[in-house]
Amino acid sequence: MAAARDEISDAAFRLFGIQGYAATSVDDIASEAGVSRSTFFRSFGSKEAVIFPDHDEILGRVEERLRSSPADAGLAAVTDAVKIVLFHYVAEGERARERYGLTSTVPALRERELVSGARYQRLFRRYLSHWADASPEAELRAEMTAAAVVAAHNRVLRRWLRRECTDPQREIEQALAAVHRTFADESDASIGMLVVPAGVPASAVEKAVKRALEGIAVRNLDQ
Amino acid sequence: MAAARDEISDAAFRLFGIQGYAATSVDDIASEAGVSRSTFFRSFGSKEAVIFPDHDEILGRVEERLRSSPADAGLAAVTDAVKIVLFHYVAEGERARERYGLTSTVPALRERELVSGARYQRLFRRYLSHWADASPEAELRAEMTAAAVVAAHNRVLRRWLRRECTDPQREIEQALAAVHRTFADESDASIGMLVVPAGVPASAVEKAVKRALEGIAVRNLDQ
DNA sequence: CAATGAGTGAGACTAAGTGTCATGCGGCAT
DNA sequence: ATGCCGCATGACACTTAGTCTCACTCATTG
Repeated sequence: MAAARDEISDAAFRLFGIQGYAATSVDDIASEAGVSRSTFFRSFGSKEAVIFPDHDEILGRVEERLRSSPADAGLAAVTDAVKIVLFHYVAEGERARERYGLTSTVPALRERELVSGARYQRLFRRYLSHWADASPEAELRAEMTAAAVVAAHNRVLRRWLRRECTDPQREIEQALAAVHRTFADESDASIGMLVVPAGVPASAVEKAVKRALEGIAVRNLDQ
Repeated sequence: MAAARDEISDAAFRLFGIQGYAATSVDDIASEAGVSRSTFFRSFGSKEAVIFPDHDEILGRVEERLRSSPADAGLAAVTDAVKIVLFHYVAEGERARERYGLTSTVPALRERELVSGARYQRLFRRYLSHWADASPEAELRAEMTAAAVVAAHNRVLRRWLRRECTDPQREIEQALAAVHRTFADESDASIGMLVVPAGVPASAVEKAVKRALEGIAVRNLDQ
């Protein structure tokens, strides 16, 4: 049952909040949750893992999302997939903030979180370099892009965790728009859509540009 | 004495090479090196740390390099500093490749390496966002840039470790040039530069757009 | 010569993580 | 109902990383 897992995880957070991470042993957690030490280690492989109970599930969902993305997706699929992660944490609410309190305090947990982030980045890199041609430049670009997407996610998430951000939806869109702006190739939207053949009437170009500019202006003003 | 450290580290690599990482206990290493378990843990804080004997020293050198960089350095200082890291590993030669063999085999060591990389990235991010203004966009940009620099380094290093690359000097220059191209200062802007207040004459907008579009067209043709 | 202090070794101790074995409980076919 | 089977759990032993304390040695210094 997943109920046992939740029970254990809750007990762990409870004790960590009171006694701190280091001062809480696995035995403490197990007895607080009313299970045996064996069950603890069967549910979570380690003491650290109890802090990130559904990381594997999210990773799976992200992977699934990338796998099922339309054939012309490219960077858009990745920026889309990373929102799954962000919104999962946002939906967790206070629990995510408790976790943040722990990860910013306990080095071992901070490192563990870092490793989780790297798993996503690796996923993104592979996906992107699968889309691109196999040239070394394209692979470096894929690696940089993946890193940028994760960086954007991390930034917004951290701001939200610190309550520096009230509208994570809007902020992640902005941040990912910045990623798109610096990494989108020609097949991606934004500027690519402004390319016009010579001979198109200036008035048509002007209208299209105004529409695009308005969108940007609105965003700037909002912020 | 640093000699004791080297002795221990050598012994560890020797045993890891023969028995593997997991099958080699700290006691094994200590007795192979002819020291006591106590001395081992005094020299290296943990079993994992014996694989990365001079990481702290490199981190210190990188930090020093950034601190002493000229006032107008910005991204250049960072791309310059990251070469210290790359060339250190290249200078290590076969020892670095042994380490790579371990880090690609043993998950715990892979994670440890990841954490090391994150330390550099954090250093770079702080340095870059110190240079930039304090706007959220600038900070996100700093984070992305730092990630890209580290990604470039990782890519070249990995290629060198796998003997896929004979001239790391040239490859790192190329990779960092790519970073510069996508993250170099103000000149980026593309669509950002097109933002105009309401009331600007259409003809002016049209001219600006045409210039922008020409630039894009050139890029498309080049590529 | 005596005192200090740094580096080392010995050994006890805690706690994480692994593996094994027995037990109990619910479903299922005969 | 009975016996069987699969599965989750609990109990327990064991290894090993990492911490801590104490005693010893040896070189320096007053």
